[in-house]
Amino acid sequence: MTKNNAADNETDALKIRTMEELSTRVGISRPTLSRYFQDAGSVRPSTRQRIEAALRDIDYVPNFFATKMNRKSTGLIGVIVPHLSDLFYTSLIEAIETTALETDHMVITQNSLGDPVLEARAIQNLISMSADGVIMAPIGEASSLSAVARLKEHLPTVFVDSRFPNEFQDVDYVGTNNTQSVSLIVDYLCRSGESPVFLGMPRLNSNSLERENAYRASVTEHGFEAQVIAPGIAQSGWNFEEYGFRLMDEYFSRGQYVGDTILCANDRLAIGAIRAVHRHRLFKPDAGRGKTVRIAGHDDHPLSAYVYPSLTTVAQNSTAMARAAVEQLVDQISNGRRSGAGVVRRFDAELRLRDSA
Amino acid sequence: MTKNNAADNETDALKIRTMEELSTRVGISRPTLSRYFQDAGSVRPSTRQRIEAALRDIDYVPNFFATKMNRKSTGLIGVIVPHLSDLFYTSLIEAIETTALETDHMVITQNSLGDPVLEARAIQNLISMSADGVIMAPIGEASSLSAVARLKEHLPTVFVDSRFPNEFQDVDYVGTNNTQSVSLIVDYLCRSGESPVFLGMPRLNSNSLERENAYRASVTEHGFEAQVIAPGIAQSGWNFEEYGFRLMDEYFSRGQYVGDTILCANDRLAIGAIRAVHRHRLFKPDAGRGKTVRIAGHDDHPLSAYVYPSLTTVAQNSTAMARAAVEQLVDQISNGRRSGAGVVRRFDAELRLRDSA
DNA sequence: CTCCCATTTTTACGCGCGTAAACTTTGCAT
DNA sequence: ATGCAAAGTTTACGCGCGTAAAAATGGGAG
Repeated sequence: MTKNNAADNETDALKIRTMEELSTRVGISRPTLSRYFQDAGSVRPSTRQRIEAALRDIDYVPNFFATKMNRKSTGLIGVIVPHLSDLFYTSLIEAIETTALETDHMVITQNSLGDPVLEARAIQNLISMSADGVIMAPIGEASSLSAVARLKEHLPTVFVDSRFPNEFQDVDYVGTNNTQSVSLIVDYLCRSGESPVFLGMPRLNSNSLERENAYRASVTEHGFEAQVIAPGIAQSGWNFEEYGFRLMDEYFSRGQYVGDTILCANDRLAIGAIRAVHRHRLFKPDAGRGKTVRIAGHDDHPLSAYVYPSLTTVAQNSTAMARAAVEQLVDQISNGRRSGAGVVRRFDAELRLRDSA
Repeated sequence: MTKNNAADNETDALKIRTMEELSTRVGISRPTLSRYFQDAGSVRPSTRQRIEAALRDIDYVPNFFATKMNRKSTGLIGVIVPHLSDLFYTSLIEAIETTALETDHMVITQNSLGDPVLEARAIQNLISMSADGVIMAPIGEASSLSAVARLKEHLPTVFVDSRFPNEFQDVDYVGTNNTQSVSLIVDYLCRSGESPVFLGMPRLNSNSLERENAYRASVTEHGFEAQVIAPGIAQSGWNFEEYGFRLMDEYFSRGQYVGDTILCANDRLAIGAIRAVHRHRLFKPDAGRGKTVRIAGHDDHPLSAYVYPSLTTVAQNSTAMARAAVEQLVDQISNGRRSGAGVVRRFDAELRLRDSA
């Protein structure tokens, strides 16, 4: 097709485009071929060998659309994330893909780019593809409500990482146990030094408020006063590093805060905060307790171990979350939609003690 | 469908599932509806209004598979990447998605997870979907050859970021001008201090050797001797940070190298190398020329500006590369496949001077 | 009001394969 | 050999929509 077509013809003597052609070519009826392509083990071993022998020099693939057309299950799992340029989401996606591989599903990833309009379009696409189910990390804006409502009417849906605070309580949710994860790190910080100040993330999703509240509760329980820097500013975008740097730069400009401990709502904020720490020369690696600023994060971002100082944080179990999300989907698919409250599965985080606190 | 179905029925009086049903419901023939959904501007304004008015409370979406079935163009662009947990690839994907949005294409992203078997499956999927074209960042292993050969026989293909060194010279390629980018940073490093030692990346793709060769040529041209640490070890996986840390940790253990300059083949290696620098306490922020280790990278990874010290590097123009890749695809689609050598478009990189060198 | 062109409607077929039903062949135990 | 269940073949229909062709309708220019 590209160069001389004489060379091409030596192997693929005749171009097989449809299963019908394959049928006459191999000498096996189309229904049998159909069964073979859906489950190679469902045909007799001898005929399977005949088919596979022929397939070795035929170059035929069943048409994707035609195979999904007249079928109850498409074997497709949709995944919607707000961004790809965040290693937490990509970790989640890869874990979902790995899980889906085992259950023989294909995953269709849709990136909403933080835009509710594109999120709605992504939902539209997945509905029109009759996906078996959708795992969605919602942006969390109010303008998404109607689109998400349509989604859950049409397809089995599971929220992951984040959910809507008041709506869709009937939709399954898989996420981190923020109460546990935050109190875990607050406990550690309180015991090992000053009680932490909290750098909140923008109010982009449910984690923002949940973690902030968890901080308040935990630090109060330890007998300290909650102190929150930038309580979830609304419009701030997804550039967390820049956001964390900017706010902490201002913060440090207002005083010395030499012995402060800062707990960041996520690692990307912490990475930005660390940059501010260095700019104000507040990190003293060899100083004792109370002599250097301490930073802690949340999530265990893949690069947290490589920043300087390496980031003390709590690790979200994204593999378990991905697996659970797929499980909930499979459960909805096989057992049908339940009515009433959705299943909520929250996973505990683990402490990752490193050098920053 | 979830709760009481009395509430559901008030808006969607009758569930419209097919265009046929929509047709009788709205009172407009199916062929006209078909034209509307393919191009809303192709019907008379008055009928368009009638359709859209009806659509406001109907909740109908044309079936994805049926619409792609009997059509010359599917409007699908496939993207295959070796990994999602690398912000360079995700930047590229998001740029491609943004570009595709303008040309009204939908992008199907396939992650090969660094596995040639999965890469072959991804190719299979895209062929079976009759994608209009495929943008592929190949893993680069020999076992991929036959699958890629099939791909380029079936669909317009463009390699991006990396290509095969000896095969598929007839396939379009969009990448960074490694000769320019590397000599740019080598020039700077030579002029501002010691000539750089080179930390090569594993031989996972064509960039590995290209950048190493570019380093050798450039540093020799400056009258220095090329010195390469770990010349592209073959089997090493994609965990570049760990790889960079491990090798530089060993390297620094063998001596002091106080005034050394290390140029890393990419930023992720550099981030690992910086960790090794800190472990050996070789970074002295206030030391003068020749008194502290200097590190430089390549790519301008999104986090390069946030590590400490912030990473001096050269920025790949991933936006331009994404746009060019789509352009080449569109060109192949509309003008047909050309024979002979593929179009090669390489983009220059820009220096990003920061604190690490 | 008439004529004409642009839209729309009717009618019909096809895309490639899933799948059901009835029949025929195969393989293996008795 | 005989019998029977498993597997394969024939036949036929349907999925939801693209699309072509011919006929019917509409609206604006004259």
